[in-house]
Amino acid sequence: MATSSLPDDSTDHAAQGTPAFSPLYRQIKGLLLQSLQAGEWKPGETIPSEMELAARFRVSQGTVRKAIDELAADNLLVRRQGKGTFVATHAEQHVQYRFLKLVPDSGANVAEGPAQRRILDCRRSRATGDIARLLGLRSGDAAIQVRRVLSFEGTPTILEDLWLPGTAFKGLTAEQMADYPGPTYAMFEVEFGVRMVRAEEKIRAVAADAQQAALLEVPAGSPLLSVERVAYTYNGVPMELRRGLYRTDSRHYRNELS
Amino acid sequence: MATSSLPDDSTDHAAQGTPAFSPLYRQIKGLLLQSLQAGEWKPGETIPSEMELAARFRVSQGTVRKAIDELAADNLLVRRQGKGTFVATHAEQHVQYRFLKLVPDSGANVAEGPAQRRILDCRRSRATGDIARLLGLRSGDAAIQVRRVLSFEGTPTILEDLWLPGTAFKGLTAEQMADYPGPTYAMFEVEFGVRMVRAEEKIRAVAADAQQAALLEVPAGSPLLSVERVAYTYNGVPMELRRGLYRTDSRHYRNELS
DNA sequence: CAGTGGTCTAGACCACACT
DNA sequence: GTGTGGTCTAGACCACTGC
Repeated sequence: MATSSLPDDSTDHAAQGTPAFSPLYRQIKGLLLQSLQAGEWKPGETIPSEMELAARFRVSQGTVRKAIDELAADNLLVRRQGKGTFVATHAEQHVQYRFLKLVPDSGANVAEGPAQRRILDCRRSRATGDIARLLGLRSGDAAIQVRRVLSFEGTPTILEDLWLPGTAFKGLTAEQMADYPGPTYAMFEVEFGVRMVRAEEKIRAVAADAQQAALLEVPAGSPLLSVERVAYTYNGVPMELRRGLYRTDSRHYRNELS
Repeated sequence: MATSSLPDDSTDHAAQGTPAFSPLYRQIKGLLLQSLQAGEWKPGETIPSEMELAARFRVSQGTVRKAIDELAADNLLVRRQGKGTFVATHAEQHVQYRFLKLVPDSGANVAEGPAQRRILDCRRSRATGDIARLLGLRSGDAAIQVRRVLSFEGTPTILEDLWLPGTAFKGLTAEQMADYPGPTYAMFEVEFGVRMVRAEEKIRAVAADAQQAALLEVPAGSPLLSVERVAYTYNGVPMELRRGLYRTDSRHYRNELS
């Protein structure tokens, strides 16, 4: 196949261009990525079978297989034997919150159950300084700002501020944020077609100021975990900035190293 | 090959036993794991070529390849095209500290440079309660306890306590801890043949007590990141417990989610 | 049963590193 | 050049799902 359906200028596929050499399966991966990005297959749906894709791209099944393997390793696709390959989604994934690493101290390594969300604020604003930079916007561009408190089992546990690019999330309301049954990122998929694929977090210990302390129902000055997250869609485009403060008196941030 | 060199009882390989069905390449992976564990190939050395291993196990190259792929994905092996496949090591890995996620706030996403180590204490002791449990020891078993401060660019940044099982680390001295040029985990490989393969961390925000504050040169009550780590060798055997307190005033714990 | 992903093989050829 | 890992192919067969 090489590129599109033009006749190859080289003897065959592989080593197709000038630059760093990209194996066939990576090119296929790129094409699949484009289709995902373009919404040809939506979160939760199946993509065509390996055979169909092999025929479409004029490569062997093994080559599309390797491309799909990488996309599955990146958590963009989910393979299910006998059923097909599915576009990953933040909904209906047996882990409630894929990006939330806060877990109860006791009990299994099991993730957190559903939280109660209390929206303190949800308004249009303008991105400035750091926020614009981290979201890949220009200073002054439209943004949406949300402040909320998440409670687990009745205990206010997370206070967080979200910033979203205004164009992609035009029309987001406090009601949507509060009432959607399921993870916020699932709502973003359904309502705005924005799928979060990857995120980076910077974690620090900070002391609660008076307002934060009140909202989280802890003494002022209490140590809190500060978690700053930038979440990205396809192609490394930043789509959300979150600054969270986590109570860690009966929960902890769990991380695996290897 | 199926199992050992006995004649197969089934028509061919695959579907070899009663239980959950383990594909051939996973059995090969298990055999490679055993060899690694037994020290047949030491950290930093190459393992035999894919062809040799294929011959040894009587399978095709593709099958050992898939086994090696998984071990490489687990960071137990490192493949280098044209050169061979190497046993991963904490030494001479271009990342100084593979398990330390603390990075400077400014500058690249680059990891931390070498730290100055100040050993405050290093003594034989006995594991009790939580420590015994987390290390897989019985209460009262021999253990080694170390307390140290790590400084970066002259700033004391990490105060940590280490507990090690006494049998595996018999003879560890404060001098070894202080003077080994390179990561502590590299020293463990060289001096004790213990290779850390995986770790789990529990992270919290805490307030510094008077002693901790003095050692880290911060005001008492300052928020610090508490990082409790259990590190494992092959086969999920716990080999180290670490309780660290990190200053995060000019550094942060960096994490990637996907 | 047919259709999907999963495993295994054998052989050809490519890219990289050393000598 | 030789040897290593890396890619690609084609075909056979296995395991799981659902009709």
